[in-house]
Amino acid sequence: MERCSIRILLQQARYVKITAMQKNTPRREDGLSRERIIEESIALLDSRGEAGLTFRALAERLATGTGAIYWHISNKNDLLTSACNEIVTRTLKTAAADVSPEQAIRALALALFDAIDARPWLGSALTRAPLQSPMVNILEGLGQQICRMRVPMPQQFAAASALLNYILGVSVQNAANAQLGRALGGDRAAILGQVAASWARLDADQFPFTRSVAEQLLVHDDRADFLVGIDLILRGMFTTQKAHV
Amino acid sequence: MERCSIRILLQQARYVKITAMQKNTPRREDGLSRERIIEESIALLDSRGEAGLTFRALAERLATGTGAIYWHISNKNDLLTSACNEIVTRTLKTAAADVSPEQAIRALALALFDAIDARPWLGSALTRAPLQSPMVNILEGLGQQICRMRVPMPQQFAAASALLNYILGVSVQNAANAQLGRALGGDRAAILGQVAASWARLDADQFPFTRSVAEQLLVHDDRADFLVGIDLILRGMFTTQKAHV
DNA sequence: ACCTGAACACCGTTCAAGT
DNA sequence: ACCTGAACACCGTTCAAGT
Repeated sequence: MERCSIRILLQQARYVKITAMQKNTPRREDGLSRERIIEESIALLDSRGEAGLTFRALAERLATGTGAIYWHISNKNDLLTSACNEIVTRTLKTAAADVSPEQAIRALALALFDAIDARPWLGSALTRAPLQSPMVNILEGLGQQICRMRVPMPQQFAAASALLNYILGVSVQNAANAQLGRALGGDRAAILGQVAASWARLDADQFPFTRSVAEQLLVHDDRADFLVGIDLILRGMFTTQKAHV
Repeated sequence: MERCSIRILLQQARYVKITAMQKNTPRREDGLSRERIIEESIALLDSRGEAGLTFRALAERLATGTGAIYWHISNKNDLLTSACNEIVTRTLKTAAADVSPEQAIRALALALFDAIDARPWLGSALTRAPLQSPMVNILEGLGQQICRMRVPMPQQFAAASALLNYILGVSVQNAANAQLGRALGGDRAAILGQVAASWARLDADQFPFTRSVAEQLLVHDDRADFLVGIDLILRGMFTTQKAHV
């Protein structure tokens, strides 16, 4: 269903600041296609971020008019979801391995974590496309491993969606943090240091916990903590499940 | 720090479709204030959704010009984060109770789940404001309960952020689903039915798991599954934690 | 069938000018 | 000090007109 031969050409962002009236963009000879559009969208998202994906910028890169894109893609949401699905599909393919189900789930989770970390736009695209193809692909990947575990059938769906939601939630949050760091100066350690310092300065009566863990923020490894959470959920699956409240 | 006496007047969306040149909006007598702006922003977000929060719409509601808002608020992101923080603070206040730490965490988690479900804009606002005041407030609420449990000090931060991320991740996802339903027709059951049907129609070789859980999607209770996940994490906290991989 | 690009109806943000 | 609202530089989307 998805072509795997697509190569993304991560081009350097062009320096050219085109003034309003300039329109010497050359016409391209080969026709447009959904694939080419999505490919170029990914390149644009990677190089200029989520705000950089614009029908005008995309049209320029593809050397056509903005209207042409609408012949192949229904709207911007479609564009974003398709780009997202393309990356998710590739990522899942990478993580496939014939190890124990727990190991496979960890590998899959980490692959997604890293993919979302590398492309912050992936996270919000996933969140904005609930129950659609990207999500279904991830659910399937997780579910196949859950089937190999001792999870009883009636709880398989809950287990899979708990994992799915945890993975997406943590990864998106982590990516947002990383993006914040990039936006503010680039030095991740310096940003964390500032945040930790501001936490330590919080009101002692109102924020005792946050103050006390300020240092842990500095030494804490996002990826490691992410895996700890995965293991918590995996371990919990083996315990008898009964409803509380 | 936050005023708790603010009352949100959920006004009916006005029918008035003001044409471009019409400008008979009356001036208001009492001065603007950050509080009034945030209050009105929340009302706008609640009644018209995330896309409905616009400086022009807000100015109209406040009976001023768009520029006036910038005297009290630095930009749209500030506006959204402040509105978010206001709701989070109120929600946490509601969930406070003197029960066991596990019960308190469940209550807090459910309160947030319901708040985000009721206001889908909350989720994306939270995701977009990492490490800022709304998040810190939640972290503190969770952390105080974690301190009361047997979680050893060096793992407190990881436990709190695992919970935080799970809660936000699942709630945001659930809210996105609910919003999808509202956008498509309003009948949640009908939407889920359609999705389940499309899952059952998936390729048997490529999507064995998703096909097999299609029916579970129909009978599954989002809130209950959410709590199961919380319990998985809580239960996991009591087990010895050792790093895998 | 596919592409073009001007036009439309919006945005957030700024800023000279007012009180 | 605080407010006004036109102006600027953008958006996504549509659609008559071209090939």
